[in-house]
Amino acid sequence: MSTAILWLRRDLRLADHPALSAACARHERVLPVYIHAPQEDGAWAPGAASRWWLHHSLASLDAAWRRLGGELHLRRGESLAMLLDVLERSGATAVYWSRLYEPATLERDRLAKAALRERGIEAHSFPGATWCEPWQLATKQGDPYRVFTPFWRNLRTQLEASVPLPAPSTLRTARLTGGLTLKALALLPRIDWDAGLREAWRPGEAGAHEQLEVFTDDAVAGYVEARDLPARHGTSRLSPHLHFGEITPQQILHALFSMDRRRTPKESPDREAFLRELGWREFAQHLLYHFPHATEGAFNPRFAHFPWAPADEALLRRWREGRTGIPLVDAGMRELWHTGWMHNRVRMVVASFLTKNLRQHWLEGARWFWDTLVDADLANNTLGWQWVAGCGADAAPYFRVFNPVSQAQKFDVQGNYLRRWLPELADAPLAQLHEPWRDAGLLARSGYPAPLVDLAASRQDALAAYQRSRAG
DNA sequence: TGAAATGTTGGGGCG
DNA sequence: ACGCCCCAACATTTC
Repeated sequence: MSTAILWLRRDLRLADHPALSAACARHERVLPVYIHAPQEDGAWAPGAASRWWLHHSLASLDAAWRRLGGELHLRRGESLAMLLDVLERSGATAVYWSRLYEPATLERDRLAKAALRERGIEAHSFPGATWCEPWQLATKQGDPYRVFTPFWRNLRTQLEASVPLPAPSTLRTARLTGGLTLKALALLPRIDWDAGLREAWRPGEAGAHEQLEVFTDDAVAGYVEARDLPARHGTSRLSPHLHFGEITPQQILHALFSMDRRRTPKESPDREAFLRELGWREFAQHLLYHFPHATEGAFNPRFAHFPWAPADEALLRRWREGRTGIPLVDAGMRELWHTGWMHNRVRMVVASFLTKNLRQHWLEGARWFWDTLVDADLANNTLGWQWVAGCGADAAPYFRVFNPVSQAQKFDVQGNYLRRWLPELADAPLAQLHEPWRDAGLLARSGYPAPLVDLAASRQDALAAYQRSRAG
């Protein structure tokens, strides 16, 4: 009877899981093991919101394995040492896993694979939840892509809406005593701040597919228009599910092409626009793989000595807490704090405000997002912040400064998003809602803060700093 | 996946 | 009928 360990990390699903399917096909029994090893993630150990999600996603996967007669074997500590201990105690002869592509993880897994094989243990890694692995695409010159559009043109032509792997039907699961309980991993917050998260999300594979169904039923049609409106659920909201590997891009692609033809004709701009967003996720993985220093330093060398303002804790605190006095910024930051998520357009606006109007370093923002987003993903977070800050590959030019007032007027015309997240302004008339500082009485009555900075003047300051850095 | 400043055009009011 | 001005709408440039 040969047993294989399935070393789970961020592939918390049963379906479309090449490592699991291979382990089932080649071995009689599979023992699922999760090892909590945040110390192996370097400077980017999972944040609080991410750990919350992880707890519930593990609970969901454990329930699924229990229905198959097994359970997740949980550990905490050094990954390789734990694997060796589990191997010894279970008599397993092989380890299977799905690849992750962050720099620190790749290195850890490379060492683990070598160490296992050295001991005569089979070690097999399989593609992660991605359309293409980050090293697969290259320009005609053989270089990594640095610009999204050519990357996407290449990738898009390779996509086929083929049927994803089913969950294995003959899964025999091994059990091993002596693991930790989920509670002992201590992933949940010690104080009860996660009510908003519980309300907004259903982590786990079943929740992921439910969300996909909601999206294909309601939101794909009209996506191009509706995705920009933060008051509406016009986006897929699949990002945390994708991050934890509860669902794969291939499953999504297949679902989108299996939809009712009347509602999504063969050539659907809505569907293509959404696939393009998944393309950005692939592009982020590609960039981080080829340029691993990007998590800490500007991608664009021109920004190596950019004059960011010194970190200002008072400013940062007001930004984090959603008390900048700029309605769209504050609404976004409060949505983030409450739900662990923020609408993407608003992410761009709050990031532009932090890096341009406040001229704080993008890493300050990236770290806060890292701690508070349920979909915090190193590749996406790095690319997104550097894109907005203007120092990234294929970035928005530095002088592209979002005006949070005109963005709100354009994308939250009725002010529904602002009112939802800014209860002190909920009764303000629309005319004052977008620029509450125009009415001193409103500020006094509502307790809503005066703006931290003047938008026009701080924009000018940012542009001037940019000019100086170009000259220097 | 920008915004503001500047330039151009054309319709309409008016003398 | 004509030139002139105003200004909104749109286009282009600049940061």
